[in-house]
Amino acid sequence: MAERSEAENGNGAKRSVVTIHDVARHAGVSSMTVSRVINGAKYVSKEMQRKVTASIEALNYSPNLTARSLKSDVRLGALYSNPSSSNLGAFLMGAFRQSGASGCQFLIEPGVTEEEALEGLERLIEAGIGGVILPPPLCDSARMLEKVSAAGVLPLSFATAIPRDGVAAIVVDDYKGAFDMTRHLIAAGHRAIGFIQGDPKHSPSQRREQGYRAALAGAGIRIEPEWIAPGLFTYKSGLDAARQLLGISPRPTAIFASNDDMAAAVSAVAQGIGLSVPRDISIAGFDDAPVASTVWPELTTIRQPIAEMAATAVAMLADQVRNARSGGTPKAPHVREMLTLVERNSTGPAPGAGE
Amino acid sequence: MAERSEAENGNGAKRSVVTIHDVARHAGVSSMTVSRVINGAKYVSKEMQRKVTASIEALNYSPNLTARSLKSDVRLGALYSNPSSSNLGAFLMGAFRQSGASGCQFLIEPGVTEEEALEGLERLIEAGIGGVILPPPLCDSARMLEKVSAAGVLPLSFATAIPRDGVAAIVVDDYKGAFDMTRHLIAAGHRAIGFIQGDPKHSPSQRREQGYRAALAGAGIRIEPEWIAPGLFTYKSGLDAARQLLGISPRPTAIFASNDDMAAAVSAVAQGIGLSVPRDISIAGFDDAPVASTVWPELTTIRQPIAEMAATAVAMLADQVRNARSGGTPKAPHVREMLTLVERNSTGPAPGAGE
DNA sequence: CTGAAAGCGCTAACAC
DNA sequence: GTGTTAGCGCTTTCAG
Repeated sequence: MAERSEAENGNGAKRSVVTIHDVARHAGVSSMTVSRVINGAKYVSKEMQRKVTASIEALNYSPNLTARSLKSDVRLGALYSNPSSSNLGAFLMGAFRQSGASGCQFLIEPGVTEEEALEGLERLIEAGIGGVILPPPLCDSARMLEKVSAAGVLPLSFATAIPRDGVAAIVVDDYKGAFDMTRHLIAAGHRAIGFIQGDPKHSPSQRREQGYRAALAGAGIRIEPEWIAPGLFTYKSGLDAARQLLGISPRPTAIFASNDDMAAAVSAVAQGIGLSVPRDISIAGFDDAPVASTVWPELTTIRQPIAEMAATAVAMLADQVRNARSGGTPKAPHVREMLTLVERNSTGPAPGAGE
Repeated sequence: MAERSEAENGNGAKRSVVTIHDVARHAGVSSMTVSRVINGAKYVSKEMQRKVTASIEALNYSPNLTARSLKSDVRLGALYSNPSSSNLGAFLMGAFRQSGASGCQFLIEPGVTEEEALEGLERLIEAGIGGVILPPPLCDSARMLEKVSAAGVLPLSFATAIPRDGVAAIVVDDYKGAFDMTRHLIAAGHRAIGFIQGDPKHSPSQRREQGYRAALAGAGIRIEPEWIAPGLFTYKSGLDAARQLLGISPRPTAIFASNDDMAAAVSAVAQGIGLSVPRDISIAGFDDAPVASTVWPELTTIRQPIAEMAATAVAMLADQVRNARSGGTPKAPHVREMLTLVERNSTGPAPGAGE
């Protein structure tokens, strides 16, 4: 055969991907050395490291994640309660990317009702998963947790507000997020701040309300009972809550909704009755879901780094499963992710508060 | 440890997954036979087939997709122009699931601007992809297509309205979708139907407008120029268009927006000026994005089966890459996906049209 | 029609 | 520090 820059098999088919062996040959070392450089890079001489790195650059090598995962064969699953949720994109993005890096397979099953989620879990268990990611409200369901542990599968609570001992969790400080947002509103001169509760079945709901209450209390502001409206995290429930809150007199100068869907509804209702946002009324949401930057004006909200959280969840669970398989002591760490306030155009100074 | 039903290795670590060999042993055949049964099932005796199937059932075997893909080592990429898009979730769901089934790796790079998309493409090429999925407007960009083919990567146009010869494509009949929706509105008694255009840079935009125009023409209705408002697929642009369209007198009894984000904006504006949807005005969208079932009333829209389309795209591209590698003649099929009208609560009979 | 052997790309485990 | 060996679960030859 003649010379060629790419490897080629007998069929004449191009094998366009560079393997670890190609790099090894190019660098004049064994593939094992290359492997070591790619990974820990412990116990490798500076010299080797340099050579190998150069060859990787030269050949434009990138490891085959599939082959890597074949070794450990860890399968992880996730149940997603709200398949049409706008968070799903970010969640999948983070989870899948990390599953490559962590060398494991990642499966997902939708399921809007608990019944469907249970069926999805069934399928995941049959597929041989070693761990499963449970977002709210699934992560707070006793039935769910029970079934998971009965199957010998490691659970991970995703974005729960009430982590449990013995269950790994990605924890988010809903309390602090709501507290910060409320303080932000107070700092802008708002005193009468309405609040729309989240779905009581989701653990973050209560924590968000507590944060709101604490911030107001801390500022010495007494909360009028009528400032609090019930909600279910849906746009529709936000509509109802908005009508209630905007009917109060004197009207609150700001409304803080427990999520963005409801905040968007408030914005629609407010503008519907001729109010200018944020000049007449400020509106804040929670989550930084896509809708927050879709509606106009764009919503000031608390950003949950869903993609990063999903990536962390996958990495943690993969470690846990490997650890458990090699007989290690089970640890179930709780990792806390930071929430950040992102200010957009739906909030501003309170009317008459001076600039 | 107490009793356990699962296999276990010397370390005491559970190997929870059943392999093809376990099945083979259980059925008293070679693993090759099992493999054949799982796949084509060609050249296998009925007898074997039965035995193997039974064992698979009994052991609850499911093949390890990772191992399967290791053989062919096909890497596919996708560029996603709108990472915060609500379609992303469905897209990823479909693509990733199929990538497992098709035995290939799937990588995705975000990129809102063409510049960023080009960088993402660069990374994908470096990662050694054999094919790439391009949604609009990327699939209609000459620069993009040029760079892709220069790298020897097979492109696939996703949901384009103007497929090209020699480039595989998932085609969607935007014309027919818009035509059907317009007919639907006409059938409900509407005569004055406003239309909001999509982003002119996206190929589906023109086709949707053509479908709208054709349906009206077919019903012998003359389109008033003022019924057509420009839009950019964004909520904000929908707001502007809605104000324009709702200011016309006599006011259209229905407004058909080129996507759901804009339709949602129309709904907000309409309700804002005291109109009841759909009693006073009907509103229709396109895409069936999550927002369509988020807002209230929920939007009548044209559903694009994004997840299925993504799955088809991955399957097709994987085949293409394998085919090309084994020196096959390149075919670039165009697959047409069906659009369906989903009627929800934002449309109804035209006012005064009788029930 | 069925099975045995080889190997996909990578990395533990063990030499040297 | 570095290389060798073996093997992850599956499928593609190639013999029978």
